[in-house]
Amino acid sequence: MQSRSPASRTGRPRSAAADAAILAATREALVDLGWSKLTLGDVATRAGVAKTTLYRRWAGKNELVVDAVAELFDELELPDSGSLAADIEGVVLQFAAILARPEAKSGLMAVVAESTRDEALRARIRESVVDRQKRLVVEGRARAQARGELPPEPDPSHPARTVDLIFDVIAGAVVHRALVSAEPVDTTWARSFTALLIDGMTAATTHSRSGQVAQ
Amino acid sequence: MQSRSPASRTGRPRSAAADAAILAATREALVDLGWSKLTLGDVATRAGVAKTTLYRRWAGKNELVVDAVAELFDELELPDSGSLAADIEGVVLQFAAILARPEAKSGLMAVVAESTRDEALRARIRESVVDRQKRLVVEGRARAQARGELPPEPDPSHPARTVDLIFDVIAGAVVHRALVSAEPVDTTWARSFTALLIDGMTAATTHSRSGQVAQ
DNA sequence: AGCTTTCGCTACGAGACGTAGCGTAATGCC
DNA sequence: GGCATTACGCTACGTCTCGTAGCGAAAGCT
Repeated sequence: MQSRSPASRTGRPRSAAADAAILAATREALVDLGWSKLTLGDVATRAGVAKTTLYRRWAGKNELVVDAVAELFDELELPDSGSLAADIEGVVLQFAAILARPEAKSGLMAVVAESTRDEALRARIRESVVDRQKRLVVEGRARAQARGELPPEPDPSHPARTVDLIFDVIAGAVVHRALVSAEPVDTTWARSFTALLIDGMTAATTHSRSGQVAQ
Repeated sequence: MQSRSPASRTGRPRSAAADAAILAATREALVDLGWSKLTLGDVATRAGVAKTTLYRRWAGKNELVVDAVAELFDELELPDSGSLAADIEGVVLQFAAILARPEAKSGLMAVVAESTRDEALRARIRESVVDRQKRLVVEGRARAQARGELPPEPDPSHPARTVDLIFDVIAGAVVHRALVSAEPVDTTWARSFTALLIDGMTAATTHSRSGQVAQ
């Protein structure tokens, strides 16, 4: 949502139902029309609100779709399956399942593309999509460390570095496989990828290989 | 380019200079305006051709931008640096350098987004961008195998599986780091990522076929 | 020459954009 | 209850881009 003025205590309040209807209509339109052919007028009609109402709440198509898509990724959960491998595999498959939905893939990449020229939009994406899901990496990592599957803290000076790296690798690989290569992210692929990732994480921290292994 | 009718041997030939001018103008417009505000009329003006000429050669904005962006990625080369780690690191940095250019990041993600609803467009992207660069993985892998850094053939039944996996991981991670996380792909990051990837590749192949690491 | 295809130019209807203006509806405050 | 304030629905508008059609001229081939 946009910054609802906090001092706004008087006057008619904004309809929360309208917000939900608009976001749902946006996702519906993404399925039917895709990003490029999606028009705000059409979304307004689907939601049963006036076009002007839409413009009063969102600055434009970009912001609207970010909010509509962001809700999809809140479904993600870290399944406590007892092992790091199973945890990662589970998240990868969940993530892929969301990306398989047309409203997600059609909208997400488009706003990411737009965000390359719009700093505010990119911040919005990071806040409402990316950083929210980074918790999965942090939590899965903590669990693995508690189980002894990963060493406690490989680099105390930059604890966030490793998390960011892992996140970019997981999210990047799944997105690339699903949307660019356009091949299925099935159990077979998820297992291969998970094996690769875990071996990379453990080996890099256990045995000191050729020279300095950056972390 | 589009399918130039092969039986077209008579009549005035198409100007090759116009093709180059149009593609250059497209990249220029991507820098100045970005994907969403780029119009074909503007590109035509910049290229010094009529708008109708543009429509005679490309079906629309999507196809035009794919061709304009594809040329950028042909610069990629595999630096024979003597070690697998250095090879990967070099390619990652080259790839990141291209992605840092506004005409690349603004255009590439947009056409990928569009390709989620356009099968023909996705095929075009794969042909002219993705699959062309997959050679880097194949070649780097062969070199590493010749050096003994990687075992000969981990999975003879599906030789392309591993290459595809590696490619998705590399390309996906770099793109995600550069465009979504929007943090620099510098030497530090490239080195961390390379270490993670190599350890994952070597370990994954060793304990699947009980050989020892060539080290 | 004659034939064929491309090119530049102009013009056009269609559709989406984003905004303005108006009257009405829903709340909080006195 | 009445009043101020804000949100809402609706209509209408100028502006822009789209993609195409039609024309005459240019540039190649045989």
